[in-house]
Amino acid sequence: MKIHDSPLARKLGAFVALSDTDLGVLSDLFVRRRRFAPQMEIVFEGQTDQSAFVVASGWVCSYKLLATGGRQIVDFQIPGDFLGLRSVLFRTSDHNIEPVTKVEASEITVSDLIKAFRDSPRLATAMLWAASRDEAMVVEHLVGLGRRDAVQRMAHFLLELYARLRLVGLADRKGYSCPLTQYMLADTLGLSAVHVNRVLRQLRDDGLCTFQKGRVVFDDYDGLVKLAGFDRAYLDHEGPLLA
Amino acid sequence: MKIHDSPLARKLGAFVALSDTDLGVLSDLFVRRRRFAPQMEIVFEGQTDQSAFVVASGWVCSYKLLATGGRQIVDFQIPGDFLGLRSVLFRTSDHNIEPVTKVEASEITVSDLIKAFRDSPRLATAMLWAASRDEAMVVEHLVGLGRRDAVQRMAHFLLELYARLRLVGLADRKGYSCPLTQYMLADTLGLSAVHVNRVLRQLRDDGLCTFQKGRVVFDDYDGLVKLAGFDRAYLDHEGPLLA
DNA sequence: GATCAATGCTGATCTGGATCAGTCTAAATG
DNA sequence: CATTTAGACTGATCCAGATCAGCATTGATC
Repeated sequence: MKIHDSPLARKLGAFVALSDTDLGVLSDLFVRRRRFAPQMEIVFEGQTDQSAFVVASGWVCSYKLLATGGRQIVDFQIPGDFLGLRSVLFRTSDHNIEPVTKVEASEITVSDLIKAFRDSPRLATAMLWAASRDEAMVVEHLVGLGRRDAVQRMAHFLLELYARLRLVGLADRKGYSCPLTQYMLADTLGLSAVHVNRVLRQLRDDGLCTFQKGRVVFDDYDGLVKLAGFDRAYLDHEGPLLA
Repeated sequence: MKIHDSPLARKLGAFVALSDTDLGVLSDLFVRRRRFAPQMEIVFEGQTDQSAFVVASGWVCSYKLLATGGRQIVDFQIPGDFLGLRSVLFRTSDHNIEPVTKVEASEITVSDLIKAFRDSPRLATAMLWAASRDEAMVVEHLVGLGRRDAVQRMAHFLLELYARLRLVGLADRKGYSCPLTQYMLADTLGLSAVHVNRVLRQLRDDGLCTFQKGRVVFDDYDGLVKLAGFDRAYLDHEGPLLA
């Protein structure tokens, strides 16, 4: 796959118009490709040559475990998203990262990243923008857990995923395919798996959206947006914000 | 107040041992001091000369409002914390920032900050560490909203505040003074104000912790830590991590 | 010093979502 | 091909926390 068609280039290109030079710098970033199987924990701790990754294909999730046995999924990473970038720059990351599906990811070293930032300011801008969007999504997630009911939470989550996937060309007009189980949705939305099932049925019965057999289809996109109180602005846009 | 005694210097010094030179660079950062009255929204939007602040005294909160009228407080900023740093570096910030009490804050321009990073790598490291801790706290907040019950949430929140305040010298062995109303606690913890009141009473009756008349006192610190499932590691430490 | 707005506090009632205890199906495994 | 196992799905019951409807106290404002 040419760099122009990579999920990361598509995503960054949506924020900032990138020249061939910028794309060249971007493509030089990727050292080597690695594969991860589902549930095979991606652990950075203790590694001396810590490095970050960009997801090329597959889905990843980051979560925290509680002493009481519960699990809270903080975020998912889809193609074009960075993996463990923060864990490298800083030393935090007491949270776990594990693949949801088979995952291919390109390794990036911090020094290469810094070099790329120097060589292509536009690339740097685009990446900061992307990071800022990720940040905003975590906050939005927090707001949902605190102040939205189960149905709104689910609706918002499915819409957000849609916007993200469309940005990297992994969704069509009608919807997208989604490898998440109802248990994962539960641990994401702070619900029980049982209730997730009921919420999905309700959305289906109300003719808003159908999530079955690994595929999410929007039956009434506008209705769903309204129900979720979804802010289209921060994810919906066509053409680069910075030309 | 000398820079050595400022909350920010105390906080950063807890992460990285700073020389007098580092502290000098730090003190040069502050352009001018500004005051904000409670509920007088601190808005950065539309300003051409956007700048960030460091809180010198007082408490600030950042929150999001929902279409349905609800409010979710994302985080509080206490002395030594950055204000609107992200809103300046990127252009996000659809969330609101407003003082809880009277606030004094020192202005910082982005260019000065970048200069300081160049002049003092140790300072840069300390600031990234601090930023990383803030990041971790938001994630911890998210986890709490998703997977902890009301009492654990409250206990965790009060303990986290304690650790933060102690770091900047605003808490003593027994507890700290806290200007937050029960309504604010409710909007932070995703609860109703009524339930916040009951949870506080329960903590008091159980001999764990007393929050009355603007003061939080720990009656059984270890018991509270255990109840909250509080991870002392990421906030509790004495002496710089990086000497 | 009367009034009013915030804030703390309380009992009674209601409900969204958890929990328990399953069934059903399809895909993986021996 | 029989048997696990993971995941989707369901009904019955329970409970944590919301909501409603107040009262009490304090401090600010006229």
